[in-house]
This record gives sequence, C-alpha cells and structure tokens, in this order.
Amino acid sequence: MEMPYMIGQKEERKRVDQASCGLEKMGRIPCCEKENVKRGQWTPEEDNKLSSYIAQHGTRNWRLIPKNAGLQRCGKSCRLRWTNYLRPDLKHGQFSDAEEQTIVKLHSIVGNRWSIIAAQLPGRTDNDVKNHWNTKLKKKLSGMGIDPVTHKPFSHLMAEIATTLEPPQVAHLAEAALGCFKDEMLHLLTKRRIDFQLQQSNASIGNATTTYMNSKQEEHQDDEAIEKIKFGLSRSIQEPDMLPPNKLWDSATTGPTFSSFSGNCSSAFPYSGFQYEPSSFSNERDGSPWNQSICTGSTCMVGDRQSRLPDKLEENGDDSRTGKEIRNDAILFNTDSVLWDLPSDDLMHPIV
DNA sequence: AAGATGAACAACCGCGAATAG
DNA sequence: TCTATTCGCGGTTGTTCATCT
Repeated sequence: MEMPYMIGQKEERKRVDQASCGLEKMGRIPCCEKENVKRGQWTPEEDNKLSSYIAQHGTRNWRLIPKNAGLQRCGKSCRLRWTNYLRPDLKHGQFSDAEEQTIVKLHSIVGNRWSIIAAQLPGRTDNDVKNHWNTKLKKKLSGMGIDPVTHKPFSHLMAEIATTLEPPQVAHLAEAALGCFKDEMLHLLTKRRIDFQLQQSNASIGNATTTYMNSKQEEHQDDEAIEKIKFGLSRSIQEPDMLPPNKLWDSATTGPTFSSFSGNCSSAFPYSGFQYEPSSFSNERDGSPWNQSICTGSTCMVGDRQSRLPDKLEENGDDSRTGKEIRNDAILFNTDSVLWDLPSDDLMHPIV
C-alpha cells in the first residue's frame, strides 16, 4: 500500500534529522535505495515471496534478500517483517498472565532491554514485548500507583524527593502532586479500570494500606475512596510538620495518606499468584529507608536515553546496550537493588 | 449515524555494535 | 589497525479497528 503523503512527511523529517546531526556531511550510506523501494503494509504476496525465499536460502544477507526474492523492499524492512511476523516459531495470540509477569519482573531488572526480555518469552519478539508494555503493562502499573520506570510506588518517589526539600516546598510538592494525579485517579476509579479498597477498620491508624481489588464495587465506594484520597493529600499539604522526617506521608498520620494509597501492593497486581514486593523498594537495614536516591532502582534513566542495569552488572563487563556480555545471572537476580526474587531457573534462556 | 478518541499493532528510523576485508 | 558494511536494538510514528460521545 503506497502512502505518498506519509513518505513526504518522513522524507522531510529525515532531511531535518540528517541536517541536525550532520549525517549528510558525514556521508552516511543509506541502508538501501530509497527510490524503487516500497514501504508500508506488507501484502500476502510479498510475505509469500519472502517466506519461501528464506525457507530455501536462509537469512544470510538481508541486503541481498529483497533483490533475490524479487521484492521491492529494503533489506531492513524484510528483516523486520521476518523477525516480527513471518518467523514460523512466533506466537501471535494474547499475552498470558505468566508472560506478563515475566515481562514486568524482567523490566524491573533490565529496563527497556526488550530483546533480553523477549529472549525469555518463546515465540515473542522484542517488538511484541515493547508494544505490549507500552500499551498495557505500563498503564496497569501506573494504575496501581507504581512508577513503570523505576518500579517503585509513586508515593515512595515523592517521599524521596521530599526528603531533599524544606517543609514549605514539601507542601507545594504535595499540592502539585494532587493536581497532577487527581484527574487520573478520578478517571481510573470512575472507569472501574482499577478499584481501590481502603482497608476498612484498621486503615485509620497504624496500618493504613490500600489494596488493589479486582472485584466490582458500588459507585458510592468509588466516591468514598476518592474522598479519602483527597483527604489524605489535603492533610499532607496542610500539616507538613506532622510528617516524620524520614517517612513523609507515612501511615502514622490519621486517615489514608499518599503512601497508603499505594503503599501495599502485595495483593495489588491483577494477575493471579503475582506479588509486587513493596518491601524491596526500601533499604530498611540502615534505618533510613527513604535516603536512597531515586536512581538507585534497577531501572533508572541515565541522561536522555537508556535505562541501565544495576551497577554490579555494569561492573561485570556488561555491554550496557546489548547485554551480550552479561555472564552471571546469579548476580543479576540476587543484587540488593533488584526488586524481584526471580530464580534463574525460571528463565527460558540464561541471559548471555 | 457520525465524528472523536483510544488501544493495539505494524512498520520505519537512526544509531551503535559487530563483522568482514 | 582501520574502514566499510551489515545487523540488531530501542524509540517513535502511522494505520486500523473498536469504543465512546
């Protein structure tokens, strides 16, 4: 399917991109002739040509494959079509609960290293995993109050930030947080995508925790939950001095606080048999659970580009981009900064 | 019924790593 | 060791279909 309008846009963007990064000057060689190359959706005829050619000759030289197979496609495009769609060993159905769990677990460890994650899921490609993460899993975690980048509860991140601020700034932060998250909370709750049930009798003192519920609730319960969340946030705003120095928004304050909103996720993830381990989020051995920097999580953004492996891994000769030099999966799954106890036996393939 | 919006998936792009010569 | 080429990865965009208003 030719899409001339799209090609026009892309060419323009490419021209701008190249100009901005000096590629024209450097004389970067295009991966294929742009003219006479078809783009967009593949037709069944093209799929057949490519599949039968690869069945006979294998995937030795992607640049030659389109020529030899009689396709007006870029070699790169052929490779992508083959690896993401035509390969006979691919699964095309929905992701199972177990697969989703594996993705979340591994993402908490290796970040956006989709190829590493996909390698543990037979029949799934990195593109599949990436799309599934971006369209579903990220939202699920966010809906649970968990930051999909660091895999920490939003409340913990806020508390960590707050430790660096003076009380008046903390109040402003809480106010901003209320403004930022209010609409999303209301949306999620009223849409019944997630239901939050505040722990009833003992929620007010001591053990204020919020439990993720799959069960349906009455409309007025949603409203009540929203009101409680608002109440807790308001208290945090109005009484920042009441908050203990190292445990901002802790359950010590009466009523549900921001941390109680998402603090206990062990029964929170909507997959059977799956437990998110909030206790791992804090390093409580030194008595100052909130002192670690935001970036001590196993997946944090470095610069503007990649999430990274735990330091121990990188020290271990890891190629931070491909992960091909990772040798010791015991380190990978036992480091303190890892959120999950994922035995290496669980892995389909050792991460190498 | 029609337009708007969102979700899911497919495909493209540039970049850096790996490899060949 | 250096250079050119190829490959694979992750980010991003585009398309299609479903649902909502």
